[in-house]
Amino acid sequence: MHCQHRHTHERQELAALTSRLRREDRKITGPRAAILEILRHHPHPLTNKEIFSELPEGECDLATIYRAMQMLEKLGMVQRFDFGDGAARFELVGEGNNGHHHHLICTRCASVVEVQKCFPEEVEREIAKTNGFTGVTHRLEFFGICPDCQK
Amino acid sequence: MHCQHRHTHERQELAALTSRLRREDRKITGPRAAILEILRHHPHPLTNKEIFSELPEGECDLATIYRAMQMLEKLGMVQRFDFGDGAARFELVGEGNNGHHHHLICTRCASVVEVQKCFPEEVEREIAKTNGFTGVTHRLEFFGICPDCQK
DNA sequence: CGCCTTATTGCAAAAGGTTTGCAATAAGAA
DNA sequence: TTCTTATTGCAAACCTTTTGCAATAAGGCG
Repeated sequence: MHCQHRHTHERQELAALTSRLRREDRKITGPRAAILEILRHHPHPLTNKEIFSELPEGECDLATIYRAMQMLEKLGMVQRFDFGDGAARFELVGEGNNGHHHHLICTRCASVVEVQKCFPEEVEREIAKTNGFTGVTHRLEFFGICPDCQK
Repeated sequence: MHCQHRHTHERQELAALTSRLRREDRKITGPRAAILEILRHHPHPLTNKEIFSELPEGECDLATIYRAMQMLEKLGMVQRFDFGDGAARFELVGEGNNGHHHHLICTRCASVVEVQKCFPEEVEREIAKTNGFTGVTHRLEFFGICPDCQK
């Protein structure tokens, strides 16, 4: 059930996030709340450094962000992405969602579009079976030149 | 000892590689020949450090390998892969081949199987078109537990 | 064959991104 | 409020990769 105004909606989401932490016996600290706030307001995967620079001056140490993201990833609250530029990126994952999806990234300006298409399940199953692997997933990202950069 | 047939075959391949370098006005140096030898004998993507440790003691500096791989990649003689563990991997590419393919990697023991299946072209084209991107490619790797590690 | 030019190398330092040890701090429980 | 213990900040360490620079050696030319 969604509420009418945006503010309330956001509040609920943060509450949902913190309660999820509490459920896992994690403390709700200033830095963690601030990080979750940033993530909630950003629809795209963010690097730790990007999160850091969004944070108010001195709000939290970079190392703390690294530790927080590791924990959030372990709890499944955040999904890690790798755009191949050497920096991990993270996106908040809704509860009961595994966060699996892909992106289309501009190789000129680094803009990012979310992609809903996925690798065909039956082909993946076939690959797993052929090679005797179990628990097979994949990492998939698309790269190209965005409309703006074509001009 | 290897049979003569195979030996000849290997020699030819190395000659093909060096002639390709020569064609591009690159010098055939000791380190480069040694690196190509290593790559030729390894069917799987290797990290620079792995190449380095395959090399006879003092044969070549790590920095030289990094520079060589950059050059070989630019010439299209080598294909870069990213298994998400923070180290780039490289595989030799046959001439007239773009080297595009994927892998299935065991998350326990890191063993690697080459995968010939690829993301469906028409879906990729659709993704490109929908978002107005041009020159779209993808990076795709599969992860799971290999037969040995299931035991 | 030996010289010359210039690409290439080795070495050491630097540049990212990420992790970690440790003492100080602060959340949450009692 | 006090107590316990997870969490933080800070600085140092780690890893992969890049880079500056002087020394070296490939390949072209005479």
